[in-house]
Formats: sequence, C-alpha cells, structure tokens
Amino acid sequence: MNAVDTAVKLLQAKKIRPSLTRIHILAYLLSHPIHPTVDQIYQALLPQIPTLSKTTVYNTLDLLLENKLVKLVGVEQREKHYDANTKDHGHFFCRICEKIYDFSTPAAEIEAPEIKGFQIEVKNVSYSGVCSDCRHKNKHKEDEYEKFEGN
Amino acid sequence: MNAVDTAVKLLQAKKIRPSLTRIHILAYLLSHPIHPTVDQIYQALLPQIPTLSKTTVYNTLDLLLENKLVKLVGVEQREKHYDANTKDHGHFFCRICEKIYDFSTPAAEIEAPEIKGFQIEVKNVSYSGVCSDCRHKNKHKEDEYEKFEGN
DNA sequence: TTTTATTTTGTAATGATTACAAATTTGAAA
DNA sequence: TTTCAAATTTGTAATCATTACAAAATAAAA
Repeated sequence: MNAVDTAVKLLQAKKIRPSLTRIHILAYLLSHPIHPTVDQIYQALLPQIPTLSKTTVYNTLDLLLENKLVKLVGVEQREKHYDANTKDHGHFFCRICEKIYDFSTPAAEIEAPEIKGFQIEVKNVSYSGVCSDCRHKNKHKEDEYEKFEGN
Repeated sequence: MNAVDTAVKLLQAKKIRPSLTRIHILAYLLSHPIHPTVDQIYQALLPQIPTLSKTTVYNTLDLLLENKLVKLVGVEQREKHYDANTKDHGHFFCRICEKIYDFSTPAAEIEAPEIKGFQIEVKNVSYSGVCSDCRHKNKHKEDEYEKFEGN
C-alpha cells in the first residue's frame, strides 16, 4: 500500500477528515522517514500545494500529534523534528552530520519503582554523539571529545 | 559536604576557575534538584548576587554543560531545564502539575545493533503523562486521554 | 441555494535563546 | 603595590521557531 492510501486510512481510523493537506503531510512523513522539520515538510510540499501555509503545517502536525499519528523526535535541536513511525524506538542525533538515526529499544518495559502508577503517555529515548560514518571520516578530530562514560 | 564545597571541588576538578557566580549557580543546582530553568536559577540567585545578569546564567550553564557538570533535562518544554545529577537516570514530566520526577533506568546498557560503533556522548530518557498524585486528584478528568499503549 | 461548521491562510505577537561588544574583575608579572 | 593582559560578567539588541488570532476559503448540511 502506498503512503497516500496509508495516510487516508490512518486519518479515517482517527475520525479526522482526510483533507488534501492532511493526506499530503502525513504521507510525506510516512514516505520520508528522515525526521523532517516543519520547514522541510513545508518546502517539500509547496510545489504540489502552492497555497500551502506554514501555519497549516504547524496546525496539522499538532492535530496528528494529539492523535498519536506522529511523534516528536526528542532531539534537542532548535527546530522540532517529526516522525510518523509511532512504534517505540530510540533516536540517535549525530552532532557532526546532524543526521538522526533510529534504533530499537528493548522490548522489556522499563519498570522504575519511582514512577509506578504513573500514566505514561509519551516515551522518548534519544542519544547524541558521533555516528560511525563521521567517526571514521574525522579520525583526527575525534579526541576533541572524550568518549561518554556512563554514570 | 555542603553544596558550595561540592561545587568548588567539581569546578576545580574540571579546571574551571571557581568564581562566585559559578559556585552559586552550580551549588544551587546541586542543592535544589528540581530541574530548574534559567529564569528560576536567575530569580533564586538575584537576592544574593544583585548584579547577576541572565546572560551570565546562560553562559555559565553552557560552560557547565560542556564540562558535563550539568545535564539538560530532555523534556519538551518551552524553557530548558537543567540537572546537576549527571548520573544516568530518566525524567518523567507530568503535564498536569508540570513537576519533573527522576527515575532509575536499567543498569544494562541498551545495545542496539543500529548504533553499534557510534560514539554516544549524551543520553536522554524522558517520559511524560500524568503522575500518580494528579491521577488521584483528577479522577474525573482522567478519561480525556486514554492510557498510552506501548507500540 | 443558504447556512453552518470546518479547514486553511496571512500577519502580527511572543519569548527563550544567542550575538556581541563594552565594562568589570581577576591574576600574574614586574 | 602597580601595570597589563586575560578571563569573566553584563546589558542591549538581534534572532527565529512557534503561537495567537482573525479573516478567508472550502466543504458539508439543511
């Protein structure tokens, strides 16, 4: 099934009217798992929807967020990044190439006693550092930062 | 050992000159594990340092961050929150009372194959939802949001 | 149609953070 | 001390992603 059809189905399942704009935005996120920003989405769709407003992108993403059709990528960047992959997974942000990588998080729930009985609605696991590619490309620069020591 | 002495030692260990301002800011964070914002730190220290500038708070926190004496709390709020507890732990943000709770994360490293060989410098685990207190206080409002379903 | 609700749009605020240069303080050398 | 250079602190002015808001456009209902 293509991204447009998937988007329509997802919207309908949440009883959101599948307007052209909403379909485009959700389909773009589904077919471009690059964790785009509002501006990236806006620029990408402008040729197809010349009347598109950036406010609409903001509004639509808020709507999709509320309905859990997209997630915020918990990477501490100036601009927010969005992800239509709503399955639990982690994100790694490389501070050199600024790419965001997905990684799987353990299936086993974290069962911390401190938050027992809390209603968990959003989970976010994100790391940052230097990805493998950039480590190899910048061997000489690597010692600027020491390897992170857990605890 | 009191927070001021600890702050001085931590700064010296990183070869940062322990100026009055730096000591105050780090000691405040150490003795107030409430994950304060820049403004909260600024307001709290103003009586003691009447000449304090908010820019200095920003500058000092940047310096402490670079030296890993404080961490950014990965909670998606308008303002950034800081934490002098640099041990690995998670944060839970309650969207009702807006308190940030600490919780322990599993000692076992997440060993995701997708980021094997990556240089991990910063880790962030943060959840949000409704804390236990607010769930009980707002029983009637609870059904506005369904419980988060993992995956 | 006409009416009403929904969606989209454009413009103007908001406000946390950053840039930057001046002012102040500190520490080392003489 | 006194002098001088470096480090630190400060205030003001930008920046710029996001939000507020009301008007315009569109779609559905009557």
